[in-house]
Amino acid sequence: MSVRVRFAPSPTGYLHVGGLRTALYNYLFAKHHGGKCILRIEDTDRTRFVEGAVENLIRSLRWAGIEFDESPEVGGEYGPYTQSERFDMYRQYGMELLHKGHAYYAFDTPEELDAMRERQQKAGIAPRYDRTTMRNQYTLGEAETARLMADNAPHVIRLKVPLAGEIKFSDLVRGEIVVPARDVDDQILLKSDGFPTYHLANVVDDHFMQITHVIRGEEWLPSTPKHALMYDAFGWERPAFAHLPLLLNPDKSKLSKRQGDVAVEDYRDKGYFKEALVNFVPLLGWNPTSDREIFSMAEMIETFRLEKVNKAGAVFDIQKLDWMNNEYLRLKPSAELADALIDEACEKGLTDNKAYLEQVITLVRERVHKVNELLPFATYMFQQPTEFDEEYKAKFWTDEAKQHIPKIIEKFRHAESFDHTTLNGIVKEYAKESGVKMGVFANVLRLMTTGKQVGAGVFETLETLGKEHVLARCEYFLGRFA
RNA sequence: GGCCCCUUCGACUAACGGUUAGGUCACAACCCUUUCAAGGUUGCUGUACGGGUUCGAAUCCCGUAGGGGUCACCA
Repeated sequence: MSVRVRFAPSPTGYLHVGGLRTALYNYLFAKHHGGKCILRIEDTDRTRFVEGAVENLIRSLRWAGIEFDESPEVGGEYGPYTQSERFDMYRQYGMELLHKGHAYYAFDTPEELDAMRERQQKAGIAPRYDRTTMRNQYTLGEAETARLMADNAPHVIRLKVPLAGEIKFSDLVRGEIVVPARDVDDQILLKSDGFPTYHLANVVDDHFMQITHVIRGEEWLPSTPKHALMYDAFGWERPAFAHLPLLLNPDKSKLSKRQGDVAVEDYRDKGYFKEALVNFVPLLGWNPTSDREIFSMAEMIETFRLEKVNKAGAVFDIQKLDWMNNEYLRLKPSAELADALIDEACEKGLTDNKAYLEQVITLVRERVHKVNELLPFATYMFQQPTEFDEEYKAKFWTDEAKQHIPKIIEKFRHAESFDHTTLNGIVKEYAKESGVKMGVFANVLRLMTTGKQVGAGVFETLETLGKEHVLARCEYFLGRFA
C-alpha cells in the first residue's frame, strides 16, 4: 500500500513555523516514499472562522515549496478536503458508533459540566465526564432519553470509553505507549450544534482518505488513545502514528507568539529566504548526518527518515537561522537581489540605478544576515555621510592623518584608473614613502567617505563609489574638520 | 494536581554496548589584515542524578529529580 499522509491545519489565520515543520515532515516523508501528501482543512469550529485564512495558509505553504497532491485547491478523488463540506459524513459515523454501543447521548448543560468539574477539582480528582452521575442515556434510561430526543432537547454524543483496562498504540517516534482507560475522558464526538469535534472528524477523514501515517505535533499525543479507540470501535485499521517533538521558545516552553515571530510570513517579510527556512526548520529535531548543515529540499527528501526524528523538543535558535540565511545570501546572484530591492531603493530615495545597486549589494552582502538588512546597512553608499562616528574619528583623525591625507587625495585625483587595486597601490606606496602605517590612511579614508566604522573593504568601497563621489566626500569632510 | 512524553556542550545535533564523546551556531583567544566584518587556527563548556545488568553503559533496566505537553460542546 502506498504512503498517504496529510497536513491538517485549522485555518486560524497564518502558518505557524511549527506547522511549517509538521507540513515539511509530512511532505518529506511522502516524497521519500513516492507517496501522496494531502492538505485537509480542519474547520469544524465555526466560532473560529477567519476570513482568508485558508488562502493565506496555502500561499505560505506554496512559498515554502510545498505543493500538495490533493487539497481543497487541486481536488482529488477523496475529497472534499475541507471538513465543513463533509458534515453529513461525521453525523452518519457518529450515529454508527452510537448504534454499535460505543457512543451515547448526553444532555448536560455547560453549566452542569462546569459544576461537575468544580466538584471534582475540590475533591482532588482529575476532571472527567462522569457517566454514572451526569445526565445521559445511561442514567436517564431509555424512555426518558427517547422523550428528550423527541422534544429536540440539546444533546451531544460522547465516546464510551471502557472504565478499566489499557489502551495501547505504537508511535513511530516514541515506541509503544500505554494509557489506563480510566484516565481517558468520554470525549464529545458530535456537539449540540450537530457539528463534529476534531476527534471524530479527524478519524473519519483519515480513514476515508486512506491516510497511512498520521504525522502531527506532540500536543496530540494525549488524545491519541481516544482516536485509537475509535478506529477499533469502527472496526477500521489504525494508521501508523508519529508524534513530532515541539518547537520551543528559548525558555523551553512551547513556541509562542509572545516570545518572537511564529508566522512563516513574518520570516518571509523580514528577508529570510525560503531555502534557508526550509533548510533550518526540519533540522530542529532531525538530522540526516552530523557533518553538514546545508541541504536542499531534494536532498532532504532523499535522506528523510521518520525513525531518525528526535523525541525531545527543540529550541528555535534564531541566531543559527541568521547564519544559515547568510549562507544562502552569499549564493544568491546580486542581480536577483537588486531586482528585488530596486523599488524599495527608489522609494527611499537611495538610487534608481539598478546596476549600481547591484554593485553595492555585491560589496556588502557578506556583512548582513537578511535581505532587508542590505539597504539599511549600505545607506552610506547612496548618500553622502554628514555624521561621522565620533569614536572612530577620535581614533584615526590625528594630526598625522591631517598632514598626509590631502596629499593622498591629490594622488587619487590624478589616478588614471579608480579600481581598488590601483587605489590600494597608491596608498601603499605613499605609506611606504612617508613611513606612516597603511592602516591609518585606510581607516581615515573609510571615515571620510562612509562616516562609519563598519563596512566592506575600503578600497572596494571607494571603487564602487567612484572617483567623483569619493573626491566630493573627502572635500566635504576636509571642509568641516581639516 | 492526574495522565502522557522527554533529558548529550548556552542552542541544534552525531555516536552497531567498546570513540581522547564528533560536527554546526553562539562565545573567547590568536593569526591575517585596513578599524569592524570576512577568512584561517585554537579553545570553551556536555552524556541530569542514584542504583543496577555487563569484561565494558551516553547507549539496556529500575528509581529520583528537572522540563514539557495535555486534561473544552478548540484544533
